[in-house]
Amino acid sequence: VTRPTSARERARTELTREIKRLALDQLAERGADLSLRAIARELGMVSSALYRYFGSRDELLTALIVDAYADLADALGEADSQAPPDRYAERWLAVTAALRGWALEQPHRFALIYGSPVPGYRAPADTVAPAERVMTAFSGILEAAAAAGALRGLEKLDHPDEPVRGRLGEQLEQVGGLLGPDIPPVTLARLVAAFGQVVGLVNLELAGHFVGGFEPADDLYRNSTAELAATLGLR
Amino acid sequence: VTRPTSARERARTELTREIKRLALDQLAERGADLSLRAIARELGMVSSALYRYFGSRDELLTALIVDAYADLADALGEADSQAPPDRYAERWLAVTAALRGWALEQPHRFALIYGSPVPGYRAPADTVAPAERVMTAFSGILEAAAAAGALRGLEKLDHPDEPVRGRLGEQLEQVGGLLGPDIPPVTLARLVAAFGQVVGLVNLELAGHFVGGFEPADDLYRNSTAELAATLGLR
DNA sequence: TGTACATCAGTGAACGCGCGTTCACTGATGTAC
DNA sequence: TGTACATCAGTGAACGCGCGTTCACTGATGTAC
Repeated sequence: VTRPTSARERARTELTREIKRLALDQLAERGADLSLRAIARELGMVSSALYRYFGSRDELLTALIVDAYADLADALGEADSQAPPDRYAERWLAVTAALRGWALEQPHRFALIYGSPVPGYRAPADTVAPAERVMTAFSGILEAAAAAGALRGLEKLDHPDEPVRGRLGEQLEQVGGLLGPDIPPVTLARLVAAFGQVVGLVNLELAGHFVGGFEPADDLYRNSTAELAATLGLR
Repeated sequence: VTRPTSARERARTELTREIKRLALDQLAERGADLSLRAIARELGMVSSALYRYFGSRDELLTALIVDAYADLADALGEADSQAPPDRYAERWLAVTAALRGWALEQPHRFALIYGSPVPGYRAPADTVAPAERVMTAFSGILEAAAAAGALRGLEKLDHPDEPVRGRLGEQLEQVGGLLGPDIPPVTLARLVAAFGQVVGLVNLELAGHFVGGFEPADDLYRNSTAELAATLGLR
């Protein structure tokens, strides 16, 4: 049942997109402080008109964040699909490289989701699911490898499949249920740490902490993510 | 030669301190947007009076950043000195734990130095040296261990002391000159990655990315940093 | 196909705020003789 | 110890901006009969 879209409806989705586009342009230029009035100005509209499209400034920000997660997740999935499915280390390198590539291309969007929160803004629950899709792009590789019995190095551990003890163990079990039931808890903990490293290195680079040291940071990043693949037992 | 400090001089350093204190309070409450007028209001002064103490808003921000680096570096050094000098892994755990502890206590200050840059603010060169002191708190442990021949696991590498090849090798050599001439390049690269992980995990935690998953993140962090110590060859 | 009514996009004015920075000034504190 | 002058902290007004959000409204588009 395809309802015929009215001109009004088309105009609405069009303008909604346009507003978000201009909002992103603004983030790119002015940093985290988003101005509804400036967007309206650029649209040649009066500022109050924006309230037909977004209930408030925060609602617009939330939309941008949700889009950013989705876009990034798409980019990661796309990169993943370029590598042979059973070459897990290659997939890992492809996905981590895609993350950095996406971040360097649109640093403001990356900062929006993995930088410090925008002052005065609290992310609502709507952002949780999209954020998870990004994590899944990484955990999916491990889950596939684990299911195929292709995780290396576990034999060195005393009890690779035994649950980690204590509170961390419970947390890992719960998170594992979402991200990958077949991933051994020890590996899952390493995955979270690896994700922290990947995001951390990109954030440091974007914030200019490598200026004068590792610039460009291509090789450092490549080297680090390769070591992470080994740590995770990917091959 | 101790020049007698005049009342004026004392009042000046006192007020300078007070301004910075209020600025930090504000960062804690309002996030990254620092308002000179609000500070002046709280001091019961007229806003233009602040210009006797800081040439501009950015100058005040720079002072806060420099202080934050120095404070953090002090806290790390303090934690380091609590552990026996030749128990390198313990020192590493103490210093990484101190970093997280400091960050959780004053998240706004941590965000100031390791979060996304404040909109419209570009850090001047004055912040480089203080930032290096933080890095040194970590590299110092490795340098000590390397100098004492106590780095483990290098024997597994084909050529542990051979310089890394290519651009990364050059970068590592240069950075190594500053951070620790005795640290093998391979280990130095791992140190930078480890630092990225530590800062990355703390940033994720502060931004609320672990809510519903790893909360509290104490055990996750402890586990991750312990694995990093092993990766770095510390014992 | 035509009319009556409902929906809704966009206007324009207003409310009640905020900000950083400059500049001429007053009056207190410090210094040199 | 006392006076003349220089320094400098803080004032108050102004410049020239900015912002998010509400509200009564006009007029175009869409819908039901």
